[in-house]
Amino acid sequence: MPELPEVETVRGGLAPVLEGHRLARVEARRPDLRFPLPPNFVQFLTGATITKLERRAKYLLARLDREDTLVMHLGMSGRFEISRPDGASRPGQFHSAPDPDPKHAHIVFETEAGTRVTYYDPRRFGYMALINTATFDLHPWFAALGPEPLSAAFDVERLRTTFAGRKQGPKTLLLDQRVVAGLGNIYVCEALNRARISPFKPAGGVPAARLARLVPEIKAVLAEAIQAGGSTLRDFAQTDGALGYFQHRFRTYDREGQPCRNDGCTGVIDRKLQAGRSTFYCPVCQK
DNA sequence: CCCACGACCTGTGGGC
DNA sequence: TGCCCACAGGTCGTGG
Repeated sequence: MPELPEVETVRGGLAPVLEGHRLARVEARRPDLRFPLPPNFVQFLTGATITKLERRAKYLLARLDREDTLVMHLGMSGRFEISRPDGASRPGQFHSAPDPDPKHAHIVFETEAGTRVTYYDPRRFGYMALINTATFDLHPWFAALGPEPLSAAFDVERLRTTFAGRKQGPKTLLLDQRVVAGLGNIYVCEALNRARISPFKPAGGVPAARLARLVPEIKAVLAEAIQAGGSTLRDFAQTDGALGYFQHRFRTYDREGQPCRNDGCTGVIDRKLQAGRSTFYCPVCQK
């Protein structure tokens, strides 16, 4: 489900109910997600105050008034829902309402203010961990991460250096979180189409003019998707249950057989498996 | 270094 | 209607 725009949307939805709030009750309804939860997970978090909710790559980071940070990754199907005791304006989100998916409600956080935040994850590719804040950057999950794509650190010069001499296609390179952190299958396909770059040909051979377009197109597609509240395919919803709507603006993803939306292009979107994953692209303008 | 492939786990949608 | 297969937004590890 979640690439950077979806995780950022979740962060924005959770921040108002979590930041500055103390966790009164934490429930782990199973001992593991993708990985075992830390044995002291519930005990460590109970009574902790979340000082700040941040995002790095596709990770949510809950900074605490304790030595560790709560790190959360949504995997493919992870989702948060908020319910409030007074949640009058949020249909289907009341405490008293029947849980629509009780089988996959794995983790529950409840703040002193009475807000309940439930983590659902049918496939359980998501995970949570407690990581020492002082040595955070040394942790294997974060040490090698590339720059945030929306930051100034991710610029054309840097990408040119990364691509230089590489035979690997731009698609698989951009999916590598060490190159740039937070892109996934959808937004890589979208960005390459916008920049009219072949997903398959050697990254080192991308024409300079198109490579120069790639960085701004990545930033643009991510910013637009965040603005739209992310993309809803099967199950992604914002924390209040609202659906993201960026999927309506996809130019390639899940559009096999439909016309390329690039200006002046008469191509038809094709799908090919690349490294075991679907690549959607226009064979006409992405040369 | 590059890539293909399988694993993790569960659900859904399409074809027959 | 039911069954079976392909495939799904992400990572991680192995082996050629």
